[in-house]
Amino acid sequence: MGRGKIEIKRIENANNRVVTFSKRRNGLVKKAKEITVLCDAKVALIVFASNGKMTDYCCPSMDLGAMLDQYQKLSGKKLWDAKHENLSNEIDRIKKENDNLQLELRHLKGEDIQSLNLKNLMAVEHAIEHGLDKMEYLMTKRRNEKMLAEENRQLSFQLQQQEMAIASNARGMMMRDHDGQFGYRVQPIQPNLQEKIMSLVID
Amino acid sequence: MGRGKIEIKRIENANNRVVTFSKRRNGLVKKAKEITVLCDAKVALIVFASNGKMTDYCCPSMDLGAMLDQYQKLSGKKLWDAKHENLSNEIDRIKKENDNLQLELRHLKGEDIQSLNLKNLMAVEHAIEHGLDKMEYLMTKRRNEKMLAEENRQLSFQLQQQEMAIASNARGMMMRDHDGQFGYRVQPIQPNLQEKIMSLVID
DNA sequence: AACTATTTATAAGA
DNA sequence: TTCTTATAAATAGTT
Repeated sequence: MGRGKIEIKRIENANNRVVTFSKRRNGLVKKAKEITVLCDAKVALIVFASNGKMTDYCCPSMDLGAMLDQYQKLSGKKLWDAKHENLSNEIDRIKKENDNLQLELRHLKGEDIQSLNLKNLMAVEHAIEHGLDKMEYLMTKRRNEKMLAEENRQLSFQLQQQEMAIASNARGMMMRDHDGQFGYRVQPIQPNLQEKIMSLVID
Repeated sequence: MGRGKIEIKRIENANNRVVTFSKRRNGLVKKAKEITVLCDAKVALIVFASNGKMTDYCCPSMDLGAMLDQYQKLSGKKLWDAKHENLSNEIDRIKKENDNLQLELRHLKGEDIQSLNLKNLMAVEHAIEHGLDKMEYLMTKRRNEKMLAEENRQLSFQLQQQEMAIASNARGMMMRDHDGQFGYRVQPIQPNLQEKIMSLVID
């Protein structure tokens, strides 16, 4: 349909190709619209020019998403179902993991344990007892740290008191012993308490 | 283009409509193929007849999935991305829940408890102790059930022995007392043992 | 982007 | 559906 007949093969002249594309693309969209109206048809059309520019048409009675859903149903081909399936599988996997965690948690809390056999029951009990030990240990350690801190505070206070006493002594006499050391020395209060506590603080 | 000019509006005659659909659909696909070849274009075309039957064409150089990916990029419209997003959100939600469960589990097992404050630490400890109680209770109960079953077995055995003794007695004498009862009665062995155990079995 | 000679598509009829 | 054919519509090459 034109001044001359053409073969249906790639148009080598780039300019002609672009012009022809433009004309035929318009024709194609027009015909798509016409069949939609004339025949109650549903049509979806996507066209990319070789330069990447896109044109699309979709009948007004159905959106492209719905068209493609239908396409997948009727053709059996998968467009996004494959991706969907992956995500769905992932969800199932995590949910299952979740259920297992929930159950384990319930077991540790002593719930739903009727179904456990002796071996599993003892394993859970062992886990619980071990947890309890660790917990007691931590709490004891924290108590001791608190005591240590308090002890520290007291020692610091006493040290300060002694230093003040020395200072006031020195102001009065400025006396030194033969090797230049102060005559007074600071002695720890309850010198073996820290030692006893420290054995608990190692972790 | 035909014997007469037609208006572009729905063809009321159903037969004509179907025939015209068939002709024009072929024409549309043909033109889609032609523009593909002539102009290096990429074309995807889906047509549904009013009876639901589907026809599709996709250029050989790109599959429909790729065409639609490109469509989404260039148009900004979402076809399946919305559905994907929902699923992804669901996954994130469950993963977070999972993490919480994992952490709670670790806490009950006495792991990662450094970060807990005293209040939480005590709550976890309480949960553990409660779980331990339930567990001990269940194990005791099962032990008792086992004992009961054993006791039962013994009682049944003894009962059988007595019945056999009675039977052999009766065979020898066929003696009855004045109100028609057998002279021998079955007495339970250790009659108060079951009572003692049963108090543990109620749950 | 128009024009127009020609090809192509197709409406109506069989 | 398919074939036929008169006619409408599309478009290739030109301006």
